[in-house]
Amino acid sequence: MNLIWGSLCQEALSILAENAELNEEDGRGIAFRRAEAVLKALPRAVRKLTELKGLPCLGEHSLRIIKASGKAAEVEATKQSERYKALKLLTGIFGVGAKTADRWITMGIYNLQQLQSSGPTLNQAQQAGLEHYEDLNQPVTRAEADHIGEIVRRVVLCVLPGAQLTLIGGFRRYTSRAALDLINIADHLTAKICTDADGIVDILNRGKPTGHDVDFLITHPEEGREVGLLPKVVSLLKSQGFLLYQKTTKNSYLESEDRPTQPSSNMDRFERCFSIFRLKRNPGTTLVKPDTSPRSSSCTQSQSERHSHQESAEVRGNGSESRPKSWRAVRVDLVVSPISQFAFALLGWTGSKLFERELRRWAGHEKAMSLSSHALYDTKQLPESSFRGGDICSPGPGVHPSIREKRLKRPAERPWDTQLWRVADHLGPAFGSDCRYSLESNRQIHWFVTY
DNA sequence: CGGCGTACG
DNA sequence: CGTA
DNA sequence: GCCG
Repeated sequence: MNLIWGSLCQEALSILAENAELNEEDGRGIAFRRAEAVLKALPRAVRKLTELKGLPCLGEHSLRIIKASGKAAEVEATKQSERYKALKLLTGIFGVGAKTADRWITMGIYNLQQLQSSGPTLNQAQQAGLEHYEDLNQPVTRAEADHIGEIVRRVVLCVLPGAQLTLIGGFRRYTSRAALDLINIADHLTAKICTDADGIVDILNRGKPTGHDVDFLITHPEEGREVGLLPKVVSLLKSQGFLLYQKTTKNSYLESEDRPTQPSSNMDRFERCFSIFRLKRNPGTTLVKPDTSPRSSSCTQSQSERHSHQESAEVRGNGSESRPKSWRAVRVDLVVSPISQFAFALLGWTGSKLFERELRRWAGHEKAMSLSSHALYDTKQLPESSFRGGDICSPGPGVHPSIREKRLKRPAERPWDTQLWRVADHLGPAFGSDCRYSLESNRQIHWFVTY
């Protein structure tokens, strides 16, 4: 099997995985994903099928696909199947998952025209997703990601001076040191699972040139300062015309009015925002420069070009020839994390779904721990007594769990978990300047001391 | 034959 | 239900 | 679909 064959086989397995996922057969889906990842992880081209003997996750079905050099009839049939095509098309709409797509197909909806004419009620996300269908299914370049990052950074710094904005997800390039420590985790994965080429190899060298969205992680070196940040950032971005859609809060305009503000008690706990960003096409010669003067801080600058509503760029009938839009829509995710959870968030937002799942599965099954983008818990320990619901614990040398009590999912019986070791303590230096907390604390690094 | 990640909006 |  |  030469390289060409190899990639053909990977594509074939990917089709089968995707088809399973679209049909809500998640188990089969992940099985095919693992098989695909095993092929991807092979260090060299395979010439004979016997060389695949002994590899994990390659069972009868997957081997059959590989034998056919990825040209198995099943794969071709799947690709041409009307149901597969429709599911892929409809779930390509932001806000539409396999369940909704399946329901629509049952109603006879197989394409966007049918969706628009026979109008089932669309929620706000789906409306926005449909409106920007074309743009959102277009790859995002690294340059576009950086440009968005500069815009977001301005607003974030405006709302909270000293805050840090980090590009995460597939675009992020991990340092070699980060790679080493991640491999410490991944080694166990390779030994035990050996599946996720995407995770074990590519994640560590990710830095992809393109992506389907842009993810940012926001934090502040002083624990707690990040609380309530997200609604303000979103509000400001929106007021400046950068957000075509956002899901964080419907209370959008609390910013400009100086009312006796609600003590930000309730509404500011949001930590994720899924948005659709309005990015001007040719960034122009005026590239964003960090504004050093405190006065005229660029907060007030908005997108120069107001929304000229001659847009409506979706499936328009032909005839109206319009000049190309001066902007495009991009999916942008904003994540806010307290500094004590920063490394968890980095690890949890690598952008590789399979890697995340395998890592967490391994943590649970092999280590009796539970890993999330907030913390790592021992599933056998009782929770710390000092929890207060809704609070975020301060990071102490006593290694307090940085998590809210209400987030603990506790099976009624089994005692469950205080956090043991904060991954931050182990990964911190690996992430270099990204993890100020660990650098400053300068503590001895013990990598999963219980191994 | 059961399990297949774990959260948030 | 959707998102990552 | 593959694994324990």
